[in-house]
Amino acid sequence: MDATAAAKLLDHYAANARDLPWRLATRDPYRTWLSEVMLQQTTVATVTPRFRRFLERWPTVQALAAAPEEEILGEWAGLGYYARARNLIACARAVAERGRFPATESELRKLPGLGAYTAAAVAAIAFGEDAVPVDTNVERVVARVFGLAKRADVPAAARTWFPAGRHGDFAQALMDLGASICRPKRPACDRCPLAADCRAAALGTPEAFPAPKVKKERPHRHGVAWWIRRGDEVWLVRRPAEGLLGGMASLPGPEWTDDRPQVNALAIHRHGFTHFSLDLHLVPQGDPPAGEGWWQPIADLAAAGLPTLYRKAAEAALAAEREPKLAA
DNA sequence: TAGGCGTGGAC
DNA sequence: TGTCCAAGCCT
Repeated sequence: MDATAAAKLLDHYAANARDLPWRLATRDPYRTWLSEVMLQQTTVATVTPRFRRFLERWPTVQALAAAPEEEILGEWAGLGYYARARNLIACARAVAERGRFPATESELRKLPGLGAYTAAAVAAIAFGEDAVPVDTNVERVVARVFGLAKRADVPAAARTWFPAGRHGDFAQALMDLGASICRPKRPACDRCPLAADCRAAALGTPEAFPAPKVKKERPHRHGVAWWIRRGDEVWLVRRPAEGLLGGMASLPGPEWTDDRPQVNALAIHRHGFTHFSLDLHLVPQGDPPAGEGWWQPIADLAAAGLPTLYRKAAEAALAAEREPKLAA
């Protein structure tokens, strides 16, 4: 691939890039890092308001490092992949302790939550290093332009194509193109600045690159959540620090199972996780179980920092209490 | 290294 | 309704 194609892409990006809130923060390590962690497996539309809210509450990495863990997890609630939030806290505290973000890809890579992609992205975008971030967009665009079916062949090709001194801009240009034009399905090749340089477009089968991943079957599971009322309050607990929804506020309940529980549920809320689906059976109980927890005012349920599963389950329980006949 | 780990939007 | 997919990381 010649340098002309790269220049065309950079020009297209300069003229058409979306005005994302973190783009103004290029070369700011804190904002770049925060946005990149939030964007891991998460859409721009979902991240944008959360990014702004985090920056309002914690304008610097020092402020974030000094914040109580429960408050950060509460602001993260609904964003998913909660290990990211736990790593975010650990990373902020490590950076605050050492005074600043490390400035190289290899040192960034050692921080919690910074894998191969994010370390390269922060190094390239915030520090101007010639690192090569390969996310799913870069992988797809490079696979199509070079006509590579095998994903494992993409990073080497990408390294030959990124223009020296412009890696941060080029990575963002590739990601913007991947999100808007070089989409997984029905790519808009007629609007693509790289169409004349693209092997997959020349073959007429852009969607065949890269080869699709093999999909796995998603099992179905069941859970019981106890719905414990005291006047206008409900009993909440905090989940164990590790594992699914680790460290997050939740309704109390026993371990989930593969089989349907024999209970008389007030409501059943169905939820889809990445690797299984769940029926959560909401069962009224009289008294809180042994162990720590707190009474949360129903009116302030939104402030409890519940992950989406429990937020929607609580909404279903409240709706069932109002309209018992619809709960069947 | 393959599987665990959330959620919401597009189709 | 279900399926795919998104600026991945960790073990």
